[in-house]
Amino acid sequence: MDQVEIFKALSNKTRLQILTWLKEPAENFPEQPNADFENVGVCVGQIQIKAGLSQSTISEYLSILQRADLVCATRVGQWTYYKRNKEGLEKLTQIINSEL
Amino acid sequence: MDQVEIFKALSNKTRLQILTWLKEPAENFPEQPNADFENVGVCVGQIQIKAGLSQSTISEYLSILQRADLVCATRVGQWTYYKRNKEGLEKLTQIINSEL
DNA sequence: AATATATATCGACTTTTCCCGATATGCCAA
DNA sequence: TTGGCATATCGGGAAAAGTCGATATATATT
Repeated sequence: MDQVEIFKALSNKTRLQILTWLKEPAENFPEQPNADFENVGVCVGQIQIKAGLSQSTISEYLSILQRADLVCATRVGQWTYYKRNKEGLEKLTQIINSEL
Repeated sequence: MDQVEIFKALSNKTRLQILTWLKEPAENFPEQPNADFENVGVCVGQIQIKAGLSQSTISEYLSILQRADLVCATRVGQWTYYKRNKEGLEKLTQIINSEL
């Protein structure tokens, strides 16, 4: 993954917020009946409601974050759950500390 | 400084390169007769030559990086020298580690 | 004061990003 | 197998970023 793409993914207010929300799912989203926040994350619909942007925009934003290895997705039935990608975020810290 | 602006400043190939060059000025720029890399940094002209973009573009890029607290500038005579802003970069690492 | 040099700012044009509504796809239930 | 959700993808219009050349400003030299 290109470093520039990682920073581009982070250079949008809504996408940054999504990442902060996903750091503390239980504080930021209502209970999910069928899925555990820790295991699979939060479904697109909940993120969309919280962000207040259109469904298509949020779907796109999540895939931008995913391409940058900042979140990871799990499909369960008709839902896609997104959660923080710990490894990707650690790698980002390393890039900043070692290259910039 | 808004977090988004920091990431925007970093989401450009040339600006990222400038930061990596400024991490090791002696490896990336020719000797400067009148100024010490460690003290004041590298002058705009040298950065411009290395980047291969126009003078106006590089001047603008450096001020974007400065507004994001990623570099700091020192005017000495007719030259402006830019160097890495260690504190700003450390703050960025902290933001990522504590909020994302 | 006039000139030369380094950097900053301005105006313009092109490319990219933001964000939407409409539509397609995948999955489940009746 | 048809209908109903959840999500993804597509096409587009508006706003922002990328980049340039021209010009302005600041400083130094003569």
